Amino acid sequence: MNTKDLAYFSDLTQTKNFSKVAQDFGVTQPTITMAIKRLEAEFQTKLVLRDRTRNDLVVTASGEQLAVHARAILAELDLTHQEITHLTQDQTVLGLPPIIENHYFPRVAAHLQAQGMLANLQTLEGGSVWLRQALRDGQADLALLGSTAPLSYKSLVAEAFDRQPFRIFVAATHPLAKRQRIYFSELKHEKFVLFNSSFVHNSAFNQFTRRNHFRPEVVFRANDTHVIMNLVAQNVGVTFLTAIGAQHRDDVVQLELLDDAQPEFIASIVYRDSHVLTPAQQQVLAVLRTTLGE
Amino acid sequence: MNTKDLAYFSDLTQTKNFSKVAQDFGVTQPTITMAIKRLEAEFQTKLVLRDRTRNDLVVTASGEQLAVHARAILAELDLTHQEITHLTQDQTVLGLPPIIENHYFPRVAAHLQAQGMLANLQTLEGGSVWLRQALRDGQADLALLGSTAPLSYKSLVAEAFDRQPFRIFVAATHPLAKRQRIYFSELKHEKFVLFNSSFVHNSAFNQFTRRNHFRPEVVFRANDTHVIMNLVAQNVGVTFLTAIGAQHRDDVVQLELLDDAQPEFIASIVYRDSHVLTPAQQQVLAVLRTTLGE
DNA sequence: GCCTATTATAAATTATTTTTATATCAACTG
DNA sequence: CAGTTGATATAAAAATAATTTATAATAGGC
Repeated sequence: MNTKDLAYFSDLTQTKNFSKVAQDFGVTQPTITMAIKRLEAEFQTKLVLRDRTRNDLVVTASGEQLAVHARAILAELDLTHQEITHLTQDQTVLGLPPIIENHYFPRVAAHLQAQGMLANLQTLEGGSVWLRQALRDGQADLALLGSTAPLSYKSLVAEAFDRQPFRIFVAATHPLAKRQRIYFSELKHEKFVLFNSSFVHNSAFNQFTRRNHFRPEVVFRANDTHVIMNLVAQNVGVTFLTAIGAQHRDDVVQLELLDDAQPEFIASIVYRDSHVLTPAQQQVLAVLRTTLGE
Repeated sequence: MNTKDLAYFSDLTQTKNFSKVAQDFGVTQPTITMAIKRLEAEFQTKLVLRDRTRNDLVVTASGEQLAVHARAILAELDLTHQEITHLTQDQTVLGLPPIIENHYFPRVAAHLQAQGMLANLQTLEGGSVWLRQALRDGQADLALLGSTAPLSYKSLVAEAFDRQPFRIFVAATHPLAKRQRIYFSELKHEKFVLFNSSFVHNSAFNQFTRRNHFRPEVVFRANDTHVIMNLVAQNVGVTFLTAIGAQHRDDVVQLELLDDAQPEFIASIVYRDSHVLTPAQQQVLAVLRTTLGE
């Protein structure tokens, strides 16, 4: 069976239009007709019904089933291409969320450079949630990810190497700045400046708000710690970060949270379980483990 | 890309012999040569090295990587075929471990019959561990499985519907028969008759033995409760089952376990997450839920 | 009733895969 | 060391399969 047919079919279930699919793939319309016929013969079932009355195309139950698997197969093929490309180029793509990149990566980079392995390393930046997907679909080979619960994902292997508590940061001029420790509930009427939602900070933050039964006012979301800290310094709002996420600055004060059973920021090394790591990638992994492992 | 090539290649990585692969698929040898060439062109890499010196074939790193994905893709295709066949025949295959079949299934069957849905139901028997795999690779559509921890499997969805404590069963003539409750540690010197290892009872039993630091003497393993109970009645050994797993008989006595934090037998309805259930299968699922749900 | 949008069909063309026949290559054999 | 053997490669021919071209069919809209 040709995977092209699966691609045609997958597209068809979405566009519901043979001619459109043909256009999408740069082939003529009968090609699609034939492809669907081949699949219907292969699986001995009708996949789509042409409802000419309402000018609509209905995907049968079998069709839906095939579409689910067709997409899985095409994704797997894509992943295979990406992985083999990295393999042959001996390139390792390491996914790094900015906080981890700032705090943990310098140490790792020093070791890698000492072993002359930094040249074949490419970094890919993004929030932990986004990187998890990038790892799944082959854009990255390894990643250092943050999470609030020990990671255990379908098709990914995770090794936790550090845990950090979350903290509150307020401007030095803020009324709470004199306090060293507070309860999250005391922040009910504060304005917040936060990371955008592809960061794990969000899920931890949401756990706090859910437990304390209030909807905080979020005045701004950013992708960058510096931006956030500048806004905090200017009293635009307070923020919620790990201790390691923030540089030391005079105009911002760090407060410990006193709540029970707080979510923690767990840092893990993550990679796909189906991925055969190259010697170079294994070396990078070994450096990550020894450098971060303690 | 043709999936046939992936099948040829997957076989080649195992047999490491082009001619043998050709034989396996009933084609001529150059067909395999060409197929591998096509894949090497598609992925722009060498997949195998012909080491003529030691008359051996070496699979490259890229080749290993491709093999992993090739097998995943072929398995997915197989699954697709099986699922669509069940779909079109409106057949539902329900996996049932014997204990669950005896205890919970009669109730379910009555309801299904009342709705005229028993005819399209086929059952597949086996231990929970084996059935889990059968469910994954499409031999079954739904299953009622036993487990000792709430089920959460890659690619499967599980809904727990009952919990049962494990019990010890001894012959009425056994010295412990007068007791109603015992600690597992008191069984240190007993002989055991148990289910074979594809049943969850084993993992629960192992938890007990690990916690109590002794290796029990297992004198016999069987697949059938009746066989086990007959042996227990004749004092060949004692056994470890759920209360629901055993019929009432005069010659065997049930003992409660007093240990803290015991593993429980958790019964769950399980199905694949990628599986689009047919109306008939959804009906079966609905009956399972309502019948077992309380 | 004619026009339009959409899918189907059939024959011709093109592309791809497989076979047939033969070559190459290295190890083994007497 | 020539000849044999087991394994894979190559090239041309044959067989299959996919795609295009051209056209038909169908149903709804105007």
